[in-house]
Amino acid sequence: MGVYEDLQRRGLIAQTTDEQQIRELVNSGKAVFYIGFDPTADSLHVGHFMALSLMKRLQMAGNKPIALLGGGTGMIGDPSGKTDMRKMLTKEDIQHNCDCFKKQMSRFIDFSDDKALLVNNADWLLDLNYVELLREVGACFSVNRMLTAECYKQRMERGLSFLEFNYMIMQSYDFYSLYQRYGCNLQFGGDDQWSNMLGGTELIRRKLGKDAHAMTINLLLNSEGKKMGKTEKGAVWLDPEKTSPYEFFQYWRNVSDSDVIKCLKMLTFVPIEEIERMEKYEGSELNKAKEILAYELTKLVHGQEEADKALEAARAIFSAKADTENMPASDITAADLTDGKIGLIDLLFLVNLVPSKAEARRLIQQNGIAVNDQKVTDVKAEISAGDFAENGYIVIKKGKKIYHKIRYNA
RNA sequence: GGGCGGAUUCCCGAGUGGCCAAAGGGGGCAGACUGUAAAUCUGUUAGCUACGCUUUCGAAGGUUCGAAUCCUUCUCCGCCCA
Repeated sequence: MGVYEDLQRRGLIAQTTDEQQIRELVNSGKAVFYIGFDPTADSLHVGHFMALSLMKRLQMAGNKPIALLGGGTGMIGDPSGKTDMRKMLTKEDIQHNCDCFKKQMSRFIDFSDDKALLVNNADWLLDLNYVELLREVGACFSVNRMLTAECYKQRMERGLSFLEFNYMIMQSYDFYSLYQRYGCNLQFGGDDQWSNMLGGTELIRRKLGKDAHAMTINLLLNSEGKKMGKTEKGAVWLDPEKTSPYEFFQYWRNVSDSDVIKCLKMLTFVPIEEIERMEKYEGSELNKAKEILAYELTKLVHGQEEADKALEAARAIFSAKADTENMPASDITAADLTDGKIGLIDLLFLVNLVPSKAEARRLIQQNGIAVNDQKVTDVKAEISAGDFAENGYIVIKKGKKIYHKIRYNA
């Protein structure tokens, strides 16, 4: 079985320009392919992860990946899939974000010995001359055709600025440039990128008379049709500073039944045969699959050690006695206490378990807070230095799933 | 450039002088039920030194005892005409 078939079985492939040729290309390891990353934040998130794992899969099959950082296109902002115009980022922000991306990517992709490239389209886009570009590239695009592209259709109602309208042209120009510079013959991207990607293959055909291909991967949507990897707090980040390994683990541990198998297939490197066996799991058995999913992904992103810790912590917490060893924790000192004690509401707020004291009050009133396994229903409850005496810490449980250890340093 | 319409809390969307921290829905959170799932039901959803106080209806001013609601200017957006 070649990589292409593996990708297919994992349900990753959405659309292709020419299935036969792409299959041959990637299966024989002859593809030089690129995936673009828009540097809109200072860390990659779960949405990027699928692209990273795709790169890795293809690299393992002998193909050469090019990770393209959108330092130039980031200045424009892709309108695809957005209903509103994006915030414009400054040059400095974008540069900073690119640097962060670079660091994170090298964990997944082997960039040594030219086995993969990391390039930034700022290198060729920012110096373009407007009139030259219009003559050279603009002539190859039909506005009529562009307007019929799906990604612009939605925006026709809400409004679309000329700036964003040009995104497709910039992305097409990227592909064209990469083809010339590195012989890049294949572009991958999310399914929402399809029209932008076709623009590139067309440009290459018109300008160079050569064939290049494009293939989109299915977006990782949950059973409700929303993009996965978002929580109320925002994206699930790959940066441990922004999303701790434990939180990361829990995110996957908690996916709904209907999404586990899909996630295993699309994101992990667990052999497809094994996953197909799990597909038969029913009812609570699926819980096992969730644990595998969470563990595998945490291992990929944060390493074995962190994955083990997260797994242990989670198991302990949800089975019987809380394992305080790997539990998220904060420290307080005597200075945080007044007369040797602190109101529970203030404490919850102090360690950032709640965004406001009103929220803390509500939780307590609604039976959502337990201290050392004891439900607390009194909003005036206080924690005193003595409460820490036994272990040097207390464990606060918020809702059903969130545990937090608070250590006390006198 | 001209004409018209719009901007409300996390989102959608009511509200056209006091009864408005602002209906309803969605989402979120908590409780019950469970398998750390889904569905369902219930409660809750601006903040605070909390029987009271403060900030919030695009921004800044003004009218009024009192403004999300009325007036002025400004910003942004949509539609139509050029």
